[in-house]
Amino acid sequence: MIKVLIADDHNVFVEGIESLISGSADIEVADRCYTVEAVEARLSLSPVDVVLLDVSFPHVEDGLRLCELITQQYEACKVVALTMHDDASLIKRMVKKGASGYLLKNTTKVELLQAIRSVHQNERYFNASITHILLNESPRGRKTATGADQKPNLTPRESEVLSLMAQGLTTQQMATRMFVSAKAVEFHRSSLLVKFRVPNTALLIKTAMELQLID
Amino acid sequence: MIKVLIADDHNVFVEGIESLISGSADIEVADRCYTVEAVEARLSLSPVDVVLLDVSFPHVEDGLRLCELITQQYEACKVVALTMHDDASLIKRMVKKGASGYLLKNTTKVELLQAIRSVHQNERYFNASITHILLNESPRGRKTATGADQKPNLTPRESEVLSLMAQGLTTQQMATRMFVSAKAVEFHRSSLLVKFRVPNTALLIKTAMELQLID
DNA sequence: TTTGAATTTGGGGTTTTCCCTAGGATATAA
DNA sequence: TTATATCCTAGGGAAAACCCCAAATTCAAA
Repeated sequence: MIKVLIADDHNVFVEGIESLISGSADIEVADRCYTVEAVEARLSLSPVDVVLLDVSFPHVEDGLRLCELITQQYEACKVVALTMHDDASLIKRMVKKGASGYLLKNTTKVELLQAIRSVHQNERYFNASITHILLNESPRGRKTATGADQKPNLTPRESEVLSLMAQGLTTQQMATRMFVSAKAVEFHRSSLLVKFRVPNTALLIKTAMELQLID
Repeated sequence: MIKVLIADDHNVFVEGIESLISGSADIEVADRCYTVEAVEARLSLSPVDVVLLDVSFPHVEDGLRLCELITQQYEACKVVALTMHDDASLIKRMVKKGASGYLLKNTTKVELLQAIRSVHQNERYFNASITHILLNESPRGRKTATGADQKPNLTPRESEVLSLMAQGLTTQQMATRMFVSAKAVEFHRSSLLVKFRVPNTALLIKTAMELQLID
């Protein structure tokens, strides 16, 4: 019997998933959790095989953090991300955080059960539409809607500046933290703009996020 | 017996709603429709009392149009909007289009049934969190791990500026495209910084992307 | 050794961003 | 009508970002 934990703060969803699973002979709903804290508490009590995790739990960042926590602390426990968002970068981020499967919430019963069984056997599962989304964005050389290119090779300093920029620091603040002059920082940011082929900070941050270079 | 039509393109939701309703003695699910066309076809056959309408069907504009169509052509048929979005302006737009009730998808069974019964009796129904939103009060002022806050309600101009910023346009370029002065554009960007509680463009873009407000 | 990439610092300039203030339009409520 | 609020529109000024230039240092590779 595959024990499944449903982690979703949307009651209707929890009911729906439970309904879809209820007919199955080899899968059972071990528990339902409506908060991140509840999930952590539940997992510390006894193991489950698969967690069906809503990415927005309640916010995207929470879902990502929880996914990372589960896959790191409970290796045997697989995570299937379940969400409304068909955003390619979000899917990639979830997978990066350890999710074994990713389903949209308009998934079918067959697909849901198949996904649970697959990840339980250490396989990965993405439904057709997800695959389509990933294929539409990632092929080599192909341009996305915003023209996001391949990841440029960044120097250590450039990565550092990019990371600090993503935290909202100004040039002066970065210079102080890095123990260099503001001019040095400016040079690195300028290099980033060139390497990413963007005209300003706004597009730099957006592009870097799409390329998973910023969390 | 109150006949309910579920209009949602997300299978899990439909299942969940049906499951929540199934225990009720005075409410039954007359049909489920996964597309706008299916809803129109179904309503033209025989009347239902209440339509549980997902606003994103599949897009917000579709939901709004369908809501207007239903309430105009089938006066006896009430519409309860059901959505993930707790966006105040969206709620107002739905109500303007004739929706009698508005529920978030994290609603409870009790609330869902109560909403159906209320609108069937020509009353309106909004749950507590919706009321809070309409009163412009933040229902919960908590912060996520990354400090990402709730989606602020943006004015049309603010949304426009945010979108153009995400495309890498400068203030001057935005001003030209929007037929206003650069100073007007600057004000809207400034408003965005305040609403998102960020100090500069870099964090604004990052936060907006995390909140799925930028593609 | 030479070459090259990365890092650092500086000067000087333009453009953009950001913060303050405030008038005018519009819609709703008292 | 008079408030009251929200949005849009700007101006001035200060700060930051952005772009050109040039030059010294380090460190690894050719």
